[in-house]
Amino acid sequence: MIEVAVDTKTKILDAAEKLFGNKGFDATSLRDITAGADVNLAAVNYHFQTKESLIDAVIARRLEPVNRRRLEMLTAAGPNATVEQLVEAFVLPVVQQDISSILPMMGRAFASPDPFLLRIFKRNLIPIADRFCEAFMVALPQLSPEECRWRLLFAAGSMAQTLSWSQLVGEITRGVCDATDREAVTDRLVRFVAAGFRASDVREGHA
Amino acid sequence: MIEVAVDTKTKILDAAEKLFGNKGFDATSLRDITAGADVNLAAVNYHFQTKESLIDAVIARRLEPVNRRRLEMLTAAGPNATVEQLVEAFVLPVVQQDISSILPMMGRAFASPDPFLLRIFKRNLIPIADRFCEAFMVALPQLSPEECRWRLLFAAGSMAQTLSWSQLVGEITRGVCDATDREAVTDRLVRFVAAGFRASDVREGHA
DNA sequence: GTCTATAACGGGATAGAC
DNA sequence: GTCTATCCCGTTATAGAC
Repeated sequence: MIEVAVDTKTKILDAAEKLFGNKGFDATSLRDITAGADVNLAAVNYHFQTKESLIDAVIARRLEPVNRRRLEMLTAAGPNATVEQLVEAFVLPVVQQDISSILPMMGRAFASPDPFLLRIFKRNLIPIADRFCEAFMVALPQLSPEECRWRLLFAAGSMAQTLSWSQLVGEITRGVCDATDREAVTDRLVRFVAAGFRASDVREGHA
Repeated sequence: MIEVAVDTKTKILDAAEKLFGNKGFDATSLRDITAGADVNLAAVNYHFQTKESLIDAVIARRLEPVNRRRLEMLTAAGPNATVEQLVEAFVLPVVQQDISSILPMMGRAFASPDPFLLRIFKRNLIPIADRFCEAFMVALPQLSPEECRWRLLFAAGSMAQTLSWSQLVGEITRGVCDATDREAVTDRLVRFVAAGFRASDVREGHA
């Protein structure tokens, strides 16, 4: 493991990512970031102008490769893809980030009411959602387009919440669950979501 | 519809709830709240001491009846409850709030990294999760306790995210989905989650 | 490109009159 | 219980020397 010299811009992005992940965007001040990056306070404004564009840069740095990978996996799965393969193409690239500190941040950004964050997510996620809905409609032809969209939302919710809670699941579940084995968690998530997608489109009688 | 005089404390709670739901906790200042409630700035400190305990009060006012209703429905479903009945007991009381502005707020509070909000949720939700896990284990005896906990987390994630996005689904899905018919959305959500709970506990071979 | 110093502002909370 | 006025702090962002 060789530590190479990193430029100021990258040091800021790294520190910001970590802090945003741990404390959220609002609770993290530029002073926190520059202290963590061991750079001067003014450097962040020099390189990123405003806090908002710093947030944008932090998210884009991770989300763009994720979405590239998602589309790669979607294409690789081909037109006869199984539901599991599609769910994996949606979920795996997010979970397999090499920097785990980004995961809670991405999960949380999903849920933010901030119109600025909303713009970022609409820009980055709506095209992806379109592509995946098409693919799910092929794999599950009996699904209406509306139901398909809803299920993708539910799936994204499960994933996002799991990510944003990843550091807390032990505490929340009284130690029963452990999120450190990310592969196992992903496997559980994929199975849950795939089964949800396969649910009957009409309401079954119950009780 | 008769407007009765409300006391200052309730006016503050109502205004805070609305603003927290629309803008989030951080972005809402006490000045926003007192302006919206048409009360004096100092009144909030007089009645609630700090902003944090105001947040606590706002959440508790809605969450406590929800959890009471959840346990009622759980009890009413009895020991032979179906998976759908259990999921409904978990989801319906949240969705059927008479004040829709609270829904995004509750969904979002789920995802917050704030240790203060975390405390609130651990206090309010862990006992509920315990009770529901017991019930799901009865309805699905082949499920391991760990898998059961994970699935409850996934389910909570779907629900929370759906709530926090409820005002945006139209925009996000290019108009394909409409969240205003809450009953229909709940129905879709229950079906998705129940199917996820029923998924096989072991990984099937795929591709 | 990097630093120090500071401007300009908005926030939560409080003192004290009424 | 309710008000006005204010304190005090941390924040983002910038000006200007190096």
